[in-house]
Amino acid sequence: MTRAAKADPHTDPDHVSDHTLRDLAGYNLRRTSQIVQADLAKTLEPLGLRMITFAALVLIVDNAGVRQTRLANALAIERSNLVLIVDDLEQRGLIQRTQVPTDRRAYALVPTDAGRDMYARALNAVHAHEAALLNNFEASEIATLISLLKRVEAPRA
Amino acid sequence: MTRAAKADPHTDPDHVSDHTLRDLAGYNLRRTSQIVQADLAKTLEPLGLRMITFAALVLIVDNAGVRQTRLANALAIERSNLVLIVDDLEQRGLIQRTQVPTDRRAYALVPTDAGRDMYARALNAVHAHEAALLNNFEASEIATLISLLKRVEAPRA
DNA sequence: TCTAGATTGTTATGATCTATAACAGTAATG
DNA sequence: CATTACTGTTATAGATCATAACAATCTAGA
Repeated sequence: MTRAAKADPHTDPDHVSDHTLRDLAGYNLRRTSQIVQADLAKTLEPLGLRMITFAALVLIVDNAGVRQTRLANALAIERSNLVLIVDDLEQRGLIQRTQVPTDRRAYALVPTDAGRDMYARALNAVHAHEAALLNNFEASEIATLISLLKRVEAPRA
Repeated sequence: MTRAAKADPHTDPDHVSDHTLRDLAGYNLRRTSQIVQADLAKTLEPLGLRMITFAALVLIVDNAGVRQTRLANALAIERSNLVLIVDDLEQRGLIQRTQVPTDRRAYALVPTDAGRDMYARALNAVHAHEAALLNNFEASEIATLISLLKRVEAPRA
């Protein structure tokens, strides 16, 4: 960095003002989400998990026997895109596709012991990540943030 | 819909519990952001604008003469990816690439009258969209949400 | 029961988005 | 003046996502 950045935006002629965008909830949501997702991806990378793969594993452990279509709905992704995610989890021995006696089309997804182990480790890593990310937040503020986010999403659920 | 959805998740054997994920700020951020962005895209589509193109136009109108590198930084995207966005805005007559007398490498991006017009229309549409999206929120709650989002993002700025 | 329609998982595919590397032209620095 | 850095650009590859189509299977109505 050869050219020093000026500290005060009011005296810096090169400063780009984005107040119009920053007054929009949608823009702040986008920017904040991008940063947090990128950060979270780095947290899960050492475990060999992507964000969506982690989420799928969590739901399979918490809902042993769930089918792929319902899992895709819960994750808000397309069935077709879930296939490779489940393939990945299965090939790594974290879950199994087991047959459903009453419906030969469907698979019941169940975690293996290794899957439950990975679940615990990944969740610890993510919790630690969130604690670091939100270290200047009160617990009540985090609760407020999550609550507000859910309320934005809720009417469309 | 041939199979009726049960109302109470506690009595619905097919319900997928996602409470573990829903306790994570990052997951709620991701889900909420996805929904809002998709919705916002629909709002801007009739104007022929994508979310990122809209954001670029706003910054160019609010910062007439800004250069592409600074604009890319402000938008948190790569310079190379901004090129096509600026191309699009220019080809539609909303902005102009004008020469910078003191630096023949750089372009100063300035809005045209049509660009300022589009800015006003698009901003109205987005404001209306946000009002509808957040119609069950108090103004103070929206302010709180935006403030919390900025604070999550801030330490990394 | 039989048949038409719906559902499940899957594959293939195209659109979009993003990051990276490399380049020519130009500016800044010592 | 020579080296280094910066600007906009192009090309490219990876990731993400939605859509369409398919075979196998189930469901529901005649």
